[in-house]
Amino acid sequence: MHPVNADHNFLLHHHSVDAAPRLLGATLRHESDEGPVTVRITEVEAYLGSQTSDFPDPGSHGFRGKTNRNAVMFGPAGFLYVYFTYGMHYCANIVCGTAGTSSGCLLRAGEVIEGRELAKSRRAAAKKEVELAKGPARLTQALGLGREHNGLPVFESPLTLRLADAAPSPQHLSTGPRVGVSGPGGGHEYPWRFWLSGDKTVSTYRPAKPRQAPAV
DNA sequence: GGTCCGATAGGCT
DNA sequence: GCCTATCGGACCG
Repeated sequence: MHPVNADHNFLLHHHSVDAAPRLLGATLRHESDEGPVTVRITEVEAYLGSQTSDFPDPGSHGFRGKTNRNAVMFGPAGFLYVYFTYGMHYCANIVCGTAGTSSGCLLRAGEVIEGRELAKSRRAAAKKEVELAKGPARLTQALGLGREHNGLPVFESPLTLRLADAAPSPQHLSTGPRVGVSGPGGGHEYPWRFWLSGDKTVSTYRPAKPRQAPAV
């Protein structure tokens, strides 16, 4: 596939774990009928998952192969994978890598830097400005993203993704285990989650709920 | 500040 | 049937 710009080219040639640091400090803009909202990304989580990846990743939606739901992740980089979860929330991933791999970065949190009033109206429950996009489902809500945005290109209207010029310096980059994934692939064995050190908009870490009570 | 829990629907075994 | 890449409100300190 022909890349539309340098950022697209970068995503096509890197899988999610390598692309994740360049998504920190990146901006994603969505211009809806209601107006534009832009989020500066402060926290992401990498997912690999398909059998074509270097590491097995049972935590990924793509781990068991391509289905109707996760098909977008198996396509080339530069598209949005939006899925519905917990019966009420949407989460968004930036698809990374080449077609045939199911590599993607879940957008976990960000800072609203354009369209604050619109974001606030979409996020009535948010008490403070840092809560507008603090969490993956909150971020999609602030941006006004839903089922209809699954599979849309992130470098074409109504979406505009701009990567950071460079990965954060080690001083500003933190990594850790996954949020909300239990069992193998939960990620204590690998740093899947990346965030900007000390940023107030990063979601508060909650360990995954164990599948069964720990043996005494 | 932390921690518990209900809501609610779709995917997958 | 069971689990989920979550959130927000209730409650406790």
